[in-house]
Amino acid sequence: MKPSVVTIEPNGHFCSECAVRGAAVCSSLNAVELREFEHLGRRVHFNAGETVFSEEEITTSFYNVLEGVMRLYKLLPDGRRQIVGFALPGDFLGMNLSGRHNFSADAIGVVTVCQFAKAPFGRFIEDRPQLLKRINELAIRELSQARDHMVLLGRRSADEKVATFLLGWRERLVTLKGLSDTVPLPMSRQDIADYLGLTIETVSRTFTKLERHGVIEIIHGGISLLDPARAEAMAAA
Amino acid sequence: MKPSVVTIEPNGHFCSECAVRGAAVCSSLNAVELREFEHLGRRVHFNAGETVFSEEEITTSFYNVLEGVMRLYKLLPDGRRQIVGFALPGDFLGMNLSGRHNFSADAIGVVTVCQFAKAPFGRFIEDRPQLLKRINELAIRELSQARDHMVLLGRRSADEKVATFLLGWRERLVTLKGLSDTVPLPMSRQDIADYLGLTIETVSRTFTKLERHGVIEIIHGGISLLDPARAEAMAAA
DNA sequence: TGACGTTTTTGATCTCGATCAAAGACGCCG
DNA sequence: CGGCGTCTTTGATCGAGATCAAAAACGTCA
Repeated sequence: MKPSVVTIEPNGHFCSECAVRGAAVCSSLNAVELREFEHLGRRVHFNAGETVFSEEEITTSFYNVLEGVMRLYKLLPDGRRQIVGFALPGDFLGMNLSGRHNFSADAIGVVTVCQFAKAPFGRFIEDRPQLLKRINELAIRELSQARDHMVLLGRRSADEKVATFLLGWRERLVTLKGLSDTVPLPMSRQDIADYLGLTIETVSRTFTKLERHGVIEIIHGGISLLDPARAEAMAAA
Repeated sequence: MKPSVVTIEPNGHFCSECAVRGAAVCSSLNAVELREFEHLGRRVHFNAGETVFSEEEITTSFYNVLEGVMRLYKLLPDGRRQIVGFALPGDFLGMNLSGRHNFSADAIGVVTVCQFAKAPFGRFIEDRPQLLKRINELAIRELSQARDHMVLLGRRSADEKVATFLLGWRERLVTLKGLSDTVPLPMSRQDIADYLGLTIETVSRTFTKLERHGVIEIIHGGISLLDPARAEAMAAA
């Protein structure tokens, strides 16, 4: 939303001790390659609400999310918004044809990314097919998620959408931080609504309904999943 | 829908004279590679309604569509269906992680595909990074289309959905067969509904409405686009 | 602490698209 | 040509979720 007033760290970081070392694109590189790779990326910080890149911008960089959460979205000319995904640490952004991102990305809360200039990154990939293969894997996984989300948007009820979202979000955090029934929700109700193809009121009402039925408890900055089994049942239809 | 009673042509086809030579994955191969590639694929025919592969099946093949139209879809346990796309000649199917297709594919009308066994195809790619790069390009293009479709499913009205679909479908046929205001629609109204996240009745009513307003004419097996500008305006909102 | 802007929740009402129902239109085969 | 199954269109009604409106909760900063 605000103009990007970013902080670029001069340097002094090492891929080998990077938090997302195992999960990200770089997992396909060996120790020697990693040393070289190190010089390509810069750590960049964004504050809450800042835009990392936007839809019609020419792509000049790729991004690897290191910490924080981002919302990825597209806008219609009249302002309607569809959030196409949330990015978490380890996610890789910026792949595109046509030289333009085809979605925008905002920081939700504080975000750190590892930014790569397009050209040198492209050259680095050139003779490292296993890195390309890794990127391909990530693209295919995203494609699969995108198709799942189409089913949700096109064919599921509001209750199913919300239950599916909560379980899916929890699942992502599980692989990131380990299992917990406390599910932080850093994004706003409006973000959730725009992700699920609903209005903010419907999301809010559905949360309250889930709480009344003892499925969740609404806590500060998130929810607590009291009855995962019932949530699962609601999500499956 | 029916069990796959397919016809496999013994052989006698050449990539170099293939109809989709320019558009498909194989566009990244030179003449020498193409000769080798030829031995990997088999032409396989499917009749209307036959299933080429389905969702939970282990992937054993990749497919290159040569002629005809396919519907790609996912089913919910209770039978609700979301069509995630239509495949046309030149489209490449079968990329996946986890070893399973994550959607099903039926022939709409008669279909011919070029089928590749997974293992030899994988080996062939191994030392041809430009083929991998081409596959990556296709995946990224699909991802972009998937995100556009999410916007449609989550944030557009029935009128907008139908208008957007007609224009988008026409656009795809343009790149395949050249420009024409006559737009064949080989898929059923139910297919269109399941693609747009609507019911068959709403699709039918919207078609009639567009016809009443002089935007289209409903003809046998398709529509005729009488007023592209107005259709465009409806699609953009 | 309290005033103010923002976000979330709750309530009342409306509407678009779904559902239910039936009539046409079309294709296929005897 | 006529009978039958399937697909499409049209009509009548319903309801999930949107919209409009206001209250409540929360965060921030003087």
